[in-house]
Amino acid sequence: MARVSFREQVLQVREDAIVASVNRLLAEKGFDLMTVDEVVADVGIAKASLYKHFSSKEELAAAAMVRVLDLALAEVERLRQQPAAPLEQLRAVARWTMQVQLAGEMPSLPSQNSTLRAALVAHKGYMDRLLRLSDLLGEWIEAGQADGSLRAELPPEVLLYTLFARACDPVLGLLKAAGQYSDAQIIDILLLSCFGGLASGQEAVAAAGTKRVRKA
Amino acid sequence: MARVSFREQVLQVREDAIVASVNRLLAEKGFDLMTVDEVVADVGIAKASLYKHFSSKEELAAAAMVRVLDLALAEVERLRQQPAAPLEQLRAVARWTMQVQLAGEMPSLPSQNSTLRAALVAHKGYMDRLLRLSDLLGEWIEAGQADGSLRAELPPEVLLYTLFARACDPVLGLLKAAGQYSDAQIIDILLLSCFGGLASGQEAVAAAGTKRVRKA
DNA sequence: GTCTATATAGCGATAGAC
DNA sequence: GTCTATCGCTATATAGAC
Repeated sequence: MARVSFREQVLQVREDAIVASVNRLLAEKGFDLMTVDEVVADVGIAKASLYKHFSSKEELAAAAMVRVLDLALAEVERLRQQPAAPLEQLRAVARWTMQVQLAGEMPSLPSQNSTLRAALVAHKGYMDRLLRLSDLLGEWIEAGQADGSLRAELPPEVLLYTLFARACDPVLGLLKAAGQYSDAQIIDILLLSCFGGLASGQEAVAAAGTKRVRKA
Repeated sequence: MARVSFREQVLQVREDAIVASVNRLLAEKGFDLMTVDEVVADVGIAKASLYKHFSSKEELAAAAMVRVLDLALAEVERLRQQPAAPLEQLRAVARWTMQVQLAGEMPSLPSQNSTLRAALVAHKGYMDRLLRLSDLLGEWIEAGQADGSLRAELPPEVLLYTLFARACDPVLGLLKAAGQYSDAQIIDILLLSCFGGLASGQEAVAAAGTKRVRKA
């Protein structure tokens, strides 16, 4: 490992503080409502200093996403150490994302902001991690569909997209705001509705049978 | 019914055009990225004219939400005419919301924007319709849980919140963008994953049995 | 009520001294 | 690299003539 000077360490610590603030503000207010002034006020530095580290607001968001993707990848790697059924692994990942969300540390980016999207797809560090995470989850998804524990009628990408979407599902925030459930209860509820569906067992299967393609 | 002058009709038509534009722009870009300048450019009027009809950007969003809530209420009333099982009624409502979403006419408001939220809860027309719709859906939810077609383990509010959330689920946009599924296929896929869950039948029931409350 | 023109404010980003 | 001070732009909202 290359030796890093004390000065570089200080800079690294400052960057970590910036990204941590951005992460929290993204989780709290979202990208569009988060202002760079808030970030620098939270970190306690001048705006110009921040722009020496990150060249744009989009770069800030990308850094926060890289951070959370690294955490997710670490969690997935940890789960891979302990053998379990694919469905259980995916459920554990979903549980982890909900815990992060409950902790107020899940940055949620608007899918509609095109300039942000462009910056993200152009960001190599972000895309690498996103694709790697998708690959790892994809293995479990395929295995789960092969062993019959996951619905084979659903395209694998749908399962993947749904897991990502549930990582920032607004239903969690509504339940949290309602205030009548513990964090553990919220997670159990959301895991059940996500993997088990809203309908009860027999009805759900019947629903799959009555599936019908109609012209839109 | 009170007689309305020709002049009032013209104004009403103009307001309808404004709300229709707002509705489409909200569905396309979201509240934060939608600008009033875009709205007036789309309608073809001056900005000051728009502000004679609506006193703020939040009022515009509220008007669009009132419009779509009226459409939803009309759809629910229509469904109530033709008797069907509660689960099927809710599935039909969810299908309808997805069709609106696919048509690019589902305004999605950010749950994080506090000033917008404050304006909405203070908006009587919006709140009345929202509560009425919640009540109507709540009847079906309770009936479905009573007859065993909907999961009784899930609190009724969770079912309600989930239906609202799926009305603007980003997964639909991702599938649409992927371009390899027809609109009808997308709807069938999302209905199955929403009501049936990601796991296949037996596994989902087993998951409910292994539910456990842990400290967060 | 509708228009043109403008007020006002907040934002992302930068200049330049140190 | 960090700071203060500011630019340049865009946004919401309004004034005032017609």
